[in-house]
Amino acid sequence: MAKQNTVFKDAFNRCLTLLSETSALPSEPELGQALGVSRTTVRAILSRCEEVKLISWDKRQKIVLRRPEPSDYFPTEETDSLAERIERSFMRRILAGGAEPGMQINELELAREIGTGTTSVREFLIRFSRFGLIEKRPNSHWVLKGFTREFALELTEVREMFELRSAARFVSLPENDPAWAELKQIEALHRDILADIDNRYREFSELDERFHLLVHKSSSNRFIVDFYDIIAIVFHYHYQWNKSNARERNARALEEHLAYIAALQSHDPKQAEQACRRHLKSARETLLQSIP
Amino acid sequence: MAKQNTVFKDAFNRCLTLLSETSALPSEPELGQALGVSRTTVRAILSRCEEVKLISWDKRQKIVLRRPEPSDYFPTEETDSLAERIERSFMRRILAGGAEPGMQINELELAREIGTGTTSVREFLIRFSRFGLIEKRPNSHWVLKGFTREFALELTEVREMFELRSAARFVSLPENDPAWAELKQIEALHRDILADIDNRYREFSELDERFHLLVHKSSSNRFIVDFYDIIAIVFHYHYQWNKSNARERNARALEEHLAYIAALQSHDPKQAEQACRRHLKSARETLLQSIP
DNA sequence: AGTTTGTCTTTTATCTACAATAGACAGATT
DNA sequence: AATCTGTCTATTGTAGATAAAAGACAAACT
Repeated sequence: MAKQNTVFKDAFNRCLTLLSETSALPSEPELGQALGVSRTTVRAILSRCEEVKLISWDKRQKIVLRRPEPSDYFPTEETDSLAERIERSFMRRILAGGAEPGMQINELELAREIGTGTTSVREFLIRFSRFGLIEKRPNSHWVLKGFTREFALELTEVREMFELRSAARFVSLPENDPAWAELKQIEALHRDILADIDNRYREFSELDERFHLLVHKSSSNRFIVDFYDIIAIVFHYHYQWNKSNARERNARALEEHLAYIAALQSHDPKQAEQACRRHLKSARETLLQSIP
Repeated sequence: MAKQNTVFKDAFNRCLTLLSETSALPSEPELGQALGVSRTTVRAILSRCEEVKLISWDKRQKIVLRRPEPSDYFPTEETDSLAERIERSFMRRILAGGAEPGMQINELELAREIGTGTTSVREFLIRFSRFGLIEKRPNSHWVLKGFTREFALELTEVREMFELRSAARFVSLPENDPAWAELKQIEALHRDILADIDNRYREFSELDERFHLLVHKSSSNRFIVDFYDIIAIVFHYHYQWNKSNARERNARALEEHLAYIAALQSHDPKQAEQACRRHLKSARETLLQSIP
């Protein structure tokens, strides 16, 4: 196989969803826009839709013949891009599995285990190396530096610098900046989740990322914004395999966020800094607690 | 060709230098250690040395037969790794050539131009993307973000945060930390160069990198240290193709460094911060001046 | 006049293959 | 006993090939 057709499969599935809500499909460019793919892929999707008698297709006429059934969809395993699959396998190994710092990482072995070619694994490792968890010995293997206490401390040190700077920028954003509206929305979501915390505490993770990313973005600095990727991926995977006390932990963080949000909305740099520091401090403690 | 044998050629050249100073070569493992390559490569080198009658080789006996001549060396173009060649070509295009922000970057075209396969170019671009100068559109081309004024401002903003933090750490390093000795050496080199500035001002660039890296390293934070790569590469290439006023610029920076070094040696955080700020400010101004 | 479609070309993502390099192990040597 | 060499195996770095996806352009349509 040269290239996985996951883009096609994923877009096809999303097209089925669109298709279940109308009686006719729009033009090819419009559909491409809606699905985020090129016309080439749109046409492949339409061909397939025609083949399985979901639509009749003649030039501009794309009439829906029947509602899509579950069996029409491609299974989700087939719609994930290779890069996503590699990332998940790899993160599971190093965060969940007992991967010791100093361990060697073998491209070939990883590739075999995941069932892909070495090229993709290699490219993933190169991309991943910027997260500071692995390091390359040229002409030889990669070395796992491990998700250690030092790693967490170094990560949070930079995070704190960046977020304090971003928060300071945030309070001085002009009143009409879209960030304020987004902040309002995020605030409302916080209240919603807190009101039904027992059932919805799992939604925190995603909201957390959205909130902090918004703050970081107000720095208008690509290095600060890019760095947030590292934080996000670490927290994402780390908590995914580390669910002890999730409910309480999240409830507490939500409260802190609300205080932090209020401080930002006050436009007072001093207050913002204080609230930011308080939250970052407890976030760091929580992270460190969960590392042996 | 599957793999360039640049490691071999480069190590061979370095071996010739060793060889010109002794009458017999040490054991294979020792030689490997000295040249930083595996025994496999050492044996390839020895084989070749024997072939061109530089040495006689029988098991442990490796007797030098004659001094190496210039013609024994591999030409330097052949000893650079592919990655280095790609980096140089690419940086020339985007920093020296009139590359407009927003321009598309084509893997295939780049590969053809440099004369390599696409894989290597691709991997280079992935590695390079962490410098924030290019960005990938998935399933499509890369986009050049350009070496613009904003880029320089964002870069220096983070640099200043990191270096101030590192300088603050530096002054509190224990007296026996090797950094102090290294700092002394660097200071001496500054004085040497300043004493003969007209002839030696070109040496500043390398010394600058060495000095700032030393400061950043005292942060003991991998993210801060890694970030210095970006600064180093930008300054390295930028000044390489931008030599106006190099002499004066470097002389001024050397003076500032000396003040900065003295401040670090005073162990006084306040003084260090001041000197650091002063130098970073003028470094930023110099960088910005040279961007249209 | 502006879209839309049909067709064609180019580029990317990924696999496979192979030489260069690293690395392991047992027997030889000091 | 420790180190070195000969030999063999495994892994990395790079090229080349190919299907998937993007994108260009002119003719067809509203």
